[in-house]
Amino acid sequence: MTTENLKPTESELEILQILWERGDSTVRAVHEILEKTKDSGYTTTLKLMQIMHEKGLVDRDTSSKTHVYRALVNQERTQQQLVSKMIDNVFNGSAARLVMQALGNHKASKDEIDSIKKYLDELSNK
Amino acid sequence: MTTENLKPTESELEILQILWERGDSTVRAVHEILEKTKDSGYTTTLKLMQIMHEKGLVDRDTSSKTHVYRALVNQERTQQQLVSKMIDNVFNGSAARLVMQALGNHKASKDEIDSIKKYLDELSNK
DNA sequence: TCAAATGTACGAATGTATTCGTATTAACAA
DNA sequence: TTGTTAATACGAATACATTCGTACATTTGA
Repeated sequence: MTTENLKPTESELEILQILWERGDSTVRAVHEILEKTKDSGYTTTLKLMQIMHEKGLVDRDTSSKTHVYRALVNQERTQQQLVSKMIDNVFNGSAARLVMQALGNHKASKDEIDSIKKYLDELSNK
Repeated sequence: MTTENLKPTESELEILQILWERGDSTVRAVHEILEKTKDSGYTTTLKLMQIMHEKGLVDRDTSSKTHVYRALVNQERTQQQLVSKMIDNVFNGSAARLVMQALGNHKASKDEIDSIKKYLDELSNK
């Protein structure tokens, strides 16, 4: 059993996002990215990442003074969790409705739509 | 401008869900549904709905002793908001990725998949 | 070498969501 | 009429997330 009942908070998700994209990162590196869109201080980011460590969302290498953090939770699994929850919570269990809202709203590009169609065909042919 | 910047909390969403499905409802009615899946008390539900009223998420008819609540925020718009946020927050802005996660995960039925395809075709032909 | 810069640890303040207890009021039935 | 039941109002406790200040340790470069 992988210990992944852990629902990341909003802020934690932002940080995970960065770790997933960039790979293992220092607090400083994460903070510099967050700074672009938020205006909280460095120690706030630090504290958050420490809390994430306590919760088991991330691990860290403390062998040198400047610690290096890495995501312990899997991106896809976390996305699954959150999407599932939203389907139940917001769309009464209908994945199809969520999909249509997502597309109707967000103006997916033609390429995106094509790749979704391809994906759907694969789903059908099983 | 419709005053709808209001992000409902988790609990508030559960209640909105019920109001959207059932239509206007008393606290008692809402609570009896919530009880099936949660174990918080009646006054908790009451308080939540009062707060939602303060926030402008619901309106209520207080002409008789037992008040009747109705959702003030639009279901579709609220869904849009939440989906948009999730796309940005969790899927780095890619609606397509969310869609695939949603489908891969939730085992949509053949009918659902077909209706999604139809929807996509309409989107393409514009 | 040693002071400035950079890092971590951590307590504490603040904010917001959730929960419940209790007081009070209104409806209703015996 | 009157007491039991069902409702609202609301303060307050609790929980959790976010934020920051400050103390302390390590690194580094002049």
